[in-house]
Amino acid sequence: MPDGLGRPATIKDVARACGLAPSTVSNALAGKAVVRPETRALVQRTAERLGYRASGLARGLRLQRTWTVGALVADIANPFFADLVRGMEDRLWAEGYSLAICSTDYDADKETALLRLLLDKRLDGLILASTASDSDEVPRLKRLGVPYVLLNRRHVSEPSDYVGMDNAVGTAAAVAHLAALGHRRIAFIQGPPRSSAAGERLAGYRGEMRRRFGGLDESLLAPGDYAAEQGRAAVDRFLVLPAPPTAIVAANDFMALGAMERLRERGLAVPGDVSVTGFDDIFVAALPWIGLTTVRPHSRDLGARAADLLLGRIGAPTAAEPREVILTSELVVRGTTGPAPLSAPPSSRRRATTPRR
Amino acid sequence: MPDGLGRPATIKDVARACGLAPSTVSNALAGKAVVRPETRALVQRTAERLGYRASGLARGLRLQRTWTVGALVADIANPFFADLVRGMEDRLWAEGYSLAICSTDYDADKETALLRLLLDKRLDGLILASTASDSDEVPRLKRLGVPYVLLNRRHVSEPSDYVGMDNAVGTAAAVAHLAALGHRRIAFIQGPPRSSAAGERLAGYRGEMRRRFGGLDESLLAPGDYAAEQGRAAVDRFLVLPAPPTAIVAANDFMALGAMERLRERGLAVPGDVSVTGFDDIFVAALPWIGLTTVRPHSRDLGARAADLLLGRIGAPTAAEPREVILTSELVVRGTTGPAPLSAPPSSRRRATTPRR
DNA sequence: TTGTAGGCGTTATCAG
DNA sequence: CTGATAACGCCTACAA
Repeated sequence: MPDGLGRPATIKDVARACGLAPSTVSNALAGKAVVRPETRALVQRTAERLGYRASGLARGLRLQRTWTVGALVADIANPFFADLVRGMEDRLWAEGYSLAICSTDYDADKETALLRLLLDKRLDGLILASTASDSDEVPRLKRLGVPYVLLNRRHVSEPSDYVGMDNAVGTAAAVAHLAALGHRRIAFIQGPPRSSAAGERLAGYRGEMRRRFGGLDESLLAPGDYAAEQGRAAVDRFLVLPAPPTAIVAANDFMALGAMERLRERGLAVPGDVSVTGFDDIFVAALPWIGLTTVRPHSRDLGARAADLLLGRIGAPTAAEPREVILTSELVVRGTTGPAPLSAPPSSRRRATTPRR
Repeated sequence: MPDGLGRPATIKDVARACGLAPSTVSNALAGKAVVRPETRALVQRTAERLGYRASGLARGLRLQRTWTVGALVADIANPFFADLVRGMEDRLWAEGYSLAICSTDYDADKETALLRLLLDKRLDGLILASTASDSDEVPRLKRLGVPYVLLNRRHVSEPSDYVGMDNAVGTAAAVAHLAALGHRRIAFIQGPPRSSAAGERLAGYRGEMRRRFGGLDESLLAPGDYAAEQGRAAVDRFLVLPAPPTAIVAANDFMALGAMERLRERGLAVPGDVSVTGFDDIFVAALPWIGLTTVRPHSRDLGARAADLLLGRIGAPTAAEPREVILTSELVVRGTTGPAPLSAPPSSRRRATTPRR
């Protein structure tokens, strides 16, 4: 197994050691039927002995493939994105691909720069899980003919392969659940405005509020950017209203946690005084001390499906029509939601479910 | 702008459009002083117009560099590793490198296979944050001359670039803190036996116990693998002892959380009946409902320093001696530790600290 | 069944 | 200052 040379063995080294031509070695190692079995065996032994492994670089240049795909996420340190990535990774690894990841920090300029970096590398495809819904990069990729899949981010104008979830159904379910508990003043903490998923979550909330109550008090809408701090700020905002909400639906779990923290600091009980729901079901939500009622999106599956679509697109670059995969979510009811304080006195009722880990 | 051809523009396309030779284009774009300023300007304009970007593949083959490094972590969905990766990523991105990540799931075979995949790609270097301390892969990499850095995993025999933390100091501090609170029967939940970091954490615990109490009851040692489930199991194990521990030091936060869950299920109060400490300070630990006393390792810094070392090694492959960087940790005291129940009655005392997010 | 030649897209070297 | 040539390591027609 040692090399003996100061560099990785090349196909020429193997050829020389075997007394054969490089092309024969190539054919033998590729399992082509043309080479005689004994020759193949010799080649394989020799390659093994020299520790020969074909250079992905050279092969990539020749074949115009890298067997690497790139993933752009907002922040790999956010468990939701980490789960997405984990899903992609498993699927890609099974197909012999590796995965280059980049965190954009929701920064469009950084995203553009990262995209350029990745494109220069001539990756086989890209999964975009952080792109703004109106980004110019998406049409550009399309024009360049680079295979890509949008993950949980829909583009306003460019029809694309897309994997997402029923965001609107998720928030609607949260609202319905709260309404069934007697809540009427249900507030919403939004996600980043340029994210299509955040838009859908808002739309689900709006739709269900309209259906149930015939309308919506716009003061119950707080801006947010998925960071916990915005959840805290939203609470401060809500509590100065003439009629504060009795329930808060947050567009993601982090903001829900932030809101809960702030409510607690302000001396309000959850769910006694205010019910709270989140979105994403990051593992924290399931911890018994938290028990956050939230919408579970099956993040790993989302990542895996995105990888699936991308692999398909790499196989048939321009051919097929854009495909869409929408996974269903489910409302996981835990302990942060309870009866509305006006229709029923604050209770300490808890519907604990089995923790996920 | 657009390409017009069905493929990325090549240096030849630019050369042709300019009426120059490819080598001149190359020199012009590389900013070499030999080309006349007007020529350079023409080339730059044309390259821009054609949307030319040098192929990393071809350049990599020629230069024998890929400007990509690989990172092997146990599980990117684990916040500790995600933080490490985030630290690497930021540092590498600043230097124009991209990062390929792989989760090994603590599986040696998978790790070997992933390593092979990455080596075939001829990456510029590797950061190993999941490798067992006795893995054969490390000497192999050394022999191959592939730049690599071990992160939080020391190898038993192969001197290597290494970035780690004072694991032993961390657990020792936890024990000291508990001892100061009057605890004497302090149990320990171990990490995976083949991880050097886990070994150091155990050693720190052992050392401090010996120093303080002159010895150690081996029944206070539970096996673990960093998964929450092992924390639960450890509690079951401890509670059947004739003299159960009044405090538990876990080798990571997940196991600490698992232990806390189980204690709670068994009707024991934390810290009233049993104090618990963790290790890693994942963001969950800082949530006010949890308030886990734990050791903070500055994960992102660890990742960043590993990237630093690797970049240095890539610059001077064999030259320099192996370097070591050890970052200090700090004990973050929160609400899961309190006075020992025998020396003082269980109290509801809480030392809440400011939440990190 | 095996060998030869050419080219994937770059850049370094050296000649003009 | 610019251009021709070779080479990085591999695969694939096609020739022998």
